[in-house]
Amino acid sequence: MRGMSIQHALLVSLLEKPSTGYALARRFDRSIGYFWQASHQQIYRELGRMAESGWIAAEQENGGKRLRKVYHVLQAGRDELVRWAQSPDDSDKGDQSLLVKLRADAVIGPLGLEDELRRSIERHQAQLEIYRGIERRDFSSPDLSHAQELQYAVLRRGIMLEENWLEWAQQVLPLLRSRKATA
Amino acid sequence: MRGMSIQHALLVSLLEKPSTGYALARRFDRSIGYFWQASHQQIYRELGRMAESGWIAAEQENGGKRLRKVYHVLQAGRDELVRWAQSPDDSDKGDQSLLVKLRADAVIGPLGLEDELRRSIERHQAQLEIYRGIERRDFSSPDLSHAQELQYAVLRRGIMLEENWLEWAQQVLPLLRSRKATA
DNA sequence: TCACTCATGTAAGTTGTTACATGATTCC
DNA sequence: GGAATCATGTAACAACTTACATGAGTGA
Repeated sequence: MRGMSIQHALLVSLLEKPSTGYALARRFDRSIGYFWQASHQQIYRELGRMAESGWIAAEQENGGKRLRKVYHVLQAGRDELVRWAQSPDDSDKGDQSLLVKLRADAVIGPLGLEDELRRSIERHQAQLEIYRGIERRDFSSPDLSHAQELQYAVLRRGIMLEENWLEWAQQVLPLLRSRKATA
Repeated sequence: MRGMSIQHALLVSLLEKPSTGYALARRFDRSIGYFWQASHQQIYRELGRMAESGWIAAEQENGGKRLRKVYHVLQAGRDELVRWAQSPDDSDKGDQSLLVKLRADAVIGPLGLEDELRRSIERHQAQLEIYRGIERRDFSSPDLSHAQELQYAVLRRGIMLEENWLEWAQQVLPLLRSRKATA
């Protein structure tokens, strides 16, 4: 029990709409899966495990003779999702978790994500500062060689990613402000 | 022989500077590893494999009694790096590969990356259009519920990432223009 | 001498990928 | 009747993570 992120992403997706494994695999290409990708094998496996854990259950429809399991989230699954969403993830995958948590907040109500977003902002500001330091040290000269320009372009990708995250996060902060968890 | 990306990232790093596995692991937090992360176990394993393949070799220094293997790239390793850099990767990890390829271009000369960057731009433009479609369909109303605003924020992350990549790519294009591979 | 960094590795367990395998339903 | 889509799964392999394990050199 460590990462668990795919399971939680699936829980959010199933809360939004009870579905078959197949539909989840399709849906994962869109909605929640702007950033997440999961193969159907992975999804079926995780679905099986979550059913064993009592987080979800399936109504097995045998329409005609075709087997079809429509999964939905049980109370234990909701509880687990809330627990996960409220335990901070400051790892390198924390940003992706945060996006899933935002969708979780949308579907099951205020989870008190403001603090985690603030910490994320601080981390990205710190990382940006590191990149800026490298930029000043290695690429502030007015005439760079071609090789240096290419290296600078790679660094600039890092800088732009950090700035872009910060810009987004600043937009999101007001949406979470003074919406601490009450449950 | 499929992904191979970590190996190639290590080749680039070793071309830039012959190093021990330990130093590479450190360095990976910075320079090439703005986007790449690799644990030291992973690095030692890949180093061992590349040495078996004859791509790299180590001078084993026994200064005093401390064992220390400084790896450097052999001709076969250079050849492999060029081959990889010139075979397009249009997968979901293609963007990261492209960044490594830029550094490869910086260290071993023109690799003809312009076409791959152009295809990358087209892919991101197409993806952006898909997101814009969802935006128009689901979030164009002037008054969104709080839940919808959160869902929109998640979508906006996707949109901003695509726009940001495109902005960066447009900056990089001139650096690659009319520098087709000659070797 | 004690803590920290440098340095390399093994082992176990978990995840993720690729290939294989099957069969019903729907639409042309 | 045939192709595409819906639908679920197994098996083998590859990759990655976490924990364990060791030991020399450096500086306070």
